[in-house]
Amino acid sequence: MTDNTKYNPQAIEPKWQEQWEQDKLYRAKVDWNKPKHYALTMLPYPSGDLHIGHWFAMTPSDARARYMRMRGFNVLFPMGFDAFGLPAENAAVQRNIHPKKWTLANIERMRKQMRSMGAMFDWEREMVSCDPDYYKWTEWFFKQFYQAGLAYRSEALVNWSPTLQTVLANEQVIDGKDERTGQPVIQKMMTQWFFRYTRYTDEMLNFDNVDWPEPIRIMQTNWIGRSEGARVVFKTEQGDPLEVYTTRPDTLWGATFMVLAPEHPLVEKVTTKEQRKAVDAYKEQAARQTEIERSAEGREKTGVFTGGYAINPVTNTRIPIWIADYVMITYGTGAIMAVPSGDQRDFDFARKFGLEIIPVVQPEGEKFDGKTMEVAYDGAGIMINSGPLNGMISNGQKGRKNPAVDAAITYLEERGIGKESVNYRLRDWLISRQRYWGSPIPMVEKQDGTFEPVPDDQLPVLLPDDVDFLPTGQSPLKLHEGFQNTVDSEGKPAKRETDTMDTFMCSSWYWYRYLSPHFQQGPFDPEEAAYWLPVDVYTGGAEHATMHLLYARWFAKAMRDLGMFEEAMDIMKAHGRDTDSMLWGEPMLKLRNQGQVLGEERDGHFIVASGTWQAAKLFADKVDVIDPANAPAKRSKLVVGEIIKRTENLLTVDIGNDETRTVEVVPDAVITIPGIEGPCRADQLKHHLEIQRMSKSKGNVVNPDEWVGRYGADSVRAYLMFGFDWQKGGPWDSKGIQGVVRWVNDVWDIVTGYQPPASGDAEAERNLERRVHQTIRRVSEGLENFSFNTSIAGLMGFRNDLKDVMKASNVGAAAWGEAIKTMLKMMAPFTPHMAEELWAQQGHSYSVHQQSWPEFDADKAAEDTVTLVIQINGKVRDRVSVAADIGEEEARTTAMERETVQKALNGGTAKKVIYVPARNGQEPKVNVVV
RNA sequence: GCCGAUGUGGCGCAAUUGGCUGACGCGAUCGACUCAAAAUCGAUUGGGUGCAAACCCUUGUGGGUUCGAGUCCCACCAUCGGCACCA
Repeated sequence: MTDNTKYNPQAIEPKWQEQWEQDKLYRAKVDWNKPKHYALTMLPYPSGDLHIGHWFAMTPSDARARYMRMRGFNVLFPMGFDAFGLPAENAAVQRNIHPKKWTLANIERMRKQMRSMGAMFDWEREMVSCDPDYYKWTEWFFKQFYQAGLAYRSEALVNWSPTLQTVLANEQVIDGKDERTGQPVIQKMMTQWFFRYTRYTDEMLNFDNVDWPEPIRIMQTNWIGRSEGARVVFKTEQGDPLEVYTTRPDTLWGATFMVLAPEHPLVEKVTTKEQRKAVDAYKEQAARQTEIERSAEGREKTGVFTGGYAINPVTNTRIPIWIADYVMITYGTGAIMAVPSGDQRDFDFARKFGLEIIPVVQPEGEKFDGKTMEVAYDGAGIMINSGPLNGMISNGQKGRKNPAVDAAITYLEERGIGKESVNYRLRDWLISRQRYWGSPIPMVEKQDGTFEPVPDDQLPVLLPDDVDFLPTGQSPLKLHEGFQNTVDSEGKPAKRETDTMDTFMCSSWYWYRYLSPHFQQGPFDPEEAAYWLPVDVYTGGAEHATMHLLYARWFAKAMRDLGMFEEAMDIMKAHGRDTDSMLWGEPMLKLRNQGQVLGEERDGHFIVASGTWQAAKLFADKVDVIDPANAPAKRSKLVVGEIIKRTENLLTVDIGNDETRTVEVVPDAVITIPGIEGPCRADQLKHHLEIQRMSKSKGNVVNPDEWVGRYGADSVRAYLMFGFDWQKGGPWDSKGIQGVVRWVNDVWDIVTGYQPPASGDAEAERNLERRVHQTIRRVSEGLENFSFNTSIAGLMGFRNDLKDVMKASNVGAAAWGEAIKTMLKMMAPFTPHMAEELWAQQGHSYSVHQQSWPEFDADKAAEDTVTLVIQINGKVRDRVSVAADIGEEEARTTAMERETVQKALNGGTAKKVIYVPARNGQEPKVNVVV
């Protein structure tokens, strides 16, 4: 027989989940009479199993959404799946499962797991990005952008495996080799589809209308990387114009050579016969490196002279043209003028290859000489060796604010050899992927090589299911005749585009689809959009700072400019709502990022192994796991220490003093592990786990289902919110969860197992009321600020107060009941099932989640007395309890009269007495400076 | 390499605008209950000196600003996230 009076989450949680679903408690419907709140949390990729990281991201977001709902908002909190992507294709190649089957099975599984969270997701709004109903509109967006001139075709570098004849993702390339086969990978130019991401650079630099974390804004700002300077046209000796971008046109007179990216189109033409071989070899070598490797500033400069020359347009001198991998084809014009005296990279390059260095900016009091300079100088100074600019000030500032830059630009523009220019680090968005499992690009290539979009009534272009996966990873669409062969608008044979879209494209508009996932006339229903948009708060990982979150903003701006929100805005206006937030083109008004839950640290088994030695390796036929305290003193021929790594039967053992030994456990070895009966297997030996990201291969993955099974979803939710700084994350601690388990059980026992007296002591009741309101303040503030841990700490503190009250038994039933009622409402966002169960048991009307949030009353929270903190020279030396409404004069007098202060003054007078008034619940302070 | 963040007891963390460092927990130690263990309950718990009162030290390191610094400034160290085809 089970004890019905004990907290039993396994019975309560499924019961309420079912009830809520039946009652459509979380169905979010448009209601113009209520203020709306669109709470969005990043949708998961269906990798297979719901991870503790998903819980960490989603359940606190859910708690906050629930809080907003109790605050009176009509809350939309949807969920879906970002279902296209590489892992599904890898599964197909490696395990012969169709990506669709694999993905849909994973989604099914994760949906079930997600229900156990007890989150208020409105499942009727679910979207799945690999569903044709969804990607029809992803394709439609592509087409809209194409027709508006926001999509175009151009060349870009890709990771190309010559052996596999396929394109690889960055994550598939390790140290310039394919991670699967170890075959070399090169950088190759291919024609691909792009979005004019750079169209909105300046607008995306503006964050005036959003509440986003400062670090994210800084990262996006740097990612966009606006710089002011000039474009200058040099000429090669053959007469070809060679344009460069520079932020320092004032230093043009010091440009003693040029450097082109190895991929630059003019390289071919300027290279002389003598240099051809060296140039080709260098190009090949550069193609083997990624951009990150190439841009590492500290590394030795490499490069090759092309044999060609250009003319410096201001000095008319002949300067050599080199190629070097520190110049990127993707930035600026892919060519630079090198001013070694002013740029450290150019300086290093010049020194290495014996190129001329001409100082052009010289700080006052210095005398630079190109032959003796030791480092480049990029600070402020006076112009020298610069013809018309000589004697001018270069003040170190960017753009026209710098007089020398200003004069240089004017000079260039007057002569038509250059012009002022703003450059961005941001590149256009390459959306083509040479993969199968993605949204098709709805374009066909006509016989003449031009492209035209697929007509709307033929959307979506469906991904064919009958495809073959080659072990090379080549896109099956390339081999699928039936998919490729089609006709153009004139009925002539044409070829379908076989590239698919970047999955970031799918995730750049999903929150619009949630509004009306089954809407047929467009990507979203304007009626729904008018009410719910924009997203009020978006939660997710900070790792999306520069990509997803920037794409999302681009989409919103492009959609606005293509008039996609016009209808919704008309409806908004009709309801008297301001449309400014739509005109900003900002998809999410508030953004907050959570950190990551890392794996738990675990000690490895401490072992004594014996056997035979062979080439510094012990082949052990006996391994005993022991307590380190009992380690044998004599260790010759033995290996004694903690297992830090185990691969199959191969152990790496830490024997102390930073030394390790390798032990191979022979097949029939005798292994004993305390607590495990009989002979053990080598794979039962545990190795040390460090705190690091969870991954299957490291064996440190925390499975939420297991913990839900043990303690219930409410405890797992509460622990994730209590045990971490949400914005920071941290290692999982399987012991730490005990704290919330005890709390939840305590609350259960307090609410169900105590009979208060009919009437109580007035002062005790006043004290309880005070604590109730102090708790309301703490819990509310925590939820507002995403400091879930302090909210729960407040509730735990309140639990402690209630236990004290129970012991004293001096609070009457009415006051007690009121306190319990308020507490249950406050617990509802964190432990929704238990709060609902206890709410029902207390006889209150269903549902606790439809109650309004308790109102905070500052008067009721106020203390009668406070501690006056007395400092001497800033150090706390004394405390005294005083009335809470103590004034400044009285506080000063009280402090000065204290013995501690008198002693410190030692008959003298204080130099200064500083009074710090009480504010925001802090104590007043007096600091006496002796 | 570049961009961004973080660093406080044995551990997770808290500290609102520059104003009592360590709330709330985990763990640990001692005690109660128990034949015993678990659970639960009570007490202690940053380090040091001291019988005690009390005093000194302590927020990654080194400087600085201030009556007062975990918080602001400068330099450095360590760790984590991102770097455009992972999502």
